[in-house]
Amino acid sequence: MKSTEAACQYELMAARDALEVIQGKWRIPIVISLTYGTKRFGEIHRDMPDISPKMLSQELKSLEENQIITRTLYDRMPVTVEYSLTPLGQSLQNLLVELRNWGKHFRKEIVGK
Amino acid sequence: MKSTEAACQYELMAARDALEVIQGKWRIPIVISLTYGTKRFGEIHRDMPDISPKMLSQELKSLEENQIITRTLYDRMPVTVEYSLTPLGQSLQNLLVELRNWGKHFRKEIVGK
DNA sequence: CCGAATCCTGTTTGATACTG
DNA sequence: CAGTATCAAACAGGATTCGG
Repeated sequence: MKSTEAACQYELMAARDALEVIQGKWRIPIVISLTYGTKRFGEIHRDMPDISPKMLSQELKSLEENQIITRTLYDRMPVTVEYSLTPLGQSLQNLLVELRNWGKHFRKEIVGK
Repeated sequence: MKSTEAACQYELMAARDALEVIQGKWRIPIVISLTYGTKRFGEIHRDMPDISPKMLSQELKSLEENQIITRTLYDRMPVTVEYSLTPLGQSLQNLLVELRNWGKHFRKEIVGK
């Protein structure tokens, strides 16, 4: 039992690391939106109209701090800001694919039954 | 652009379905704990001592409602309750593997730099 | 030992209006 | 366009107590 428990603890720790970064209602949807390329604030917002500007701003900042996305300011008129995935952000792809697959599976099994 | 946006919307919806079920601080850790086999309340609690009995109880109930786990009551003395993964819960494995992998990756890249 | 029930608190989230 | 400020609501989480 000892070794099983140790393995469990190790898995839990790795999962926690990941969850800390991508947890929340909006962070993953934002990353998915940026999967389709560099976007501006308003473009992301159009992909997910339910989020408030405040939350979007806040979550973008959090993702930037964790080096999942980059923020680029263009000093034009009007002001333009572009967001895009970093390599680390792109490394979330496998995880996102599995998440989407499971979501579809769940919908078939439960939601749509 | 139309087709790209439609694909994005579809991905977002699938991701939302999944997030609704597994989101939160404790649900995924609970599922990971049960990956190692059927366990009782106290055994799960020992895997993650930080969770309060209330939250553990609450989250177990939520997972049961979404048919991720089963709860079996044995009417012995003292009362025993066992939790285990359903097939649907086991279908989370690929996702959990990716989550753990990314967590390790993130730690190497950022946390441990 | 395995929880349920209650109460309480702080953080998260959100609606709305406003600014450079 | 890309946010910030403000205020309110919702929720996560903890402490404690109780019962089979």
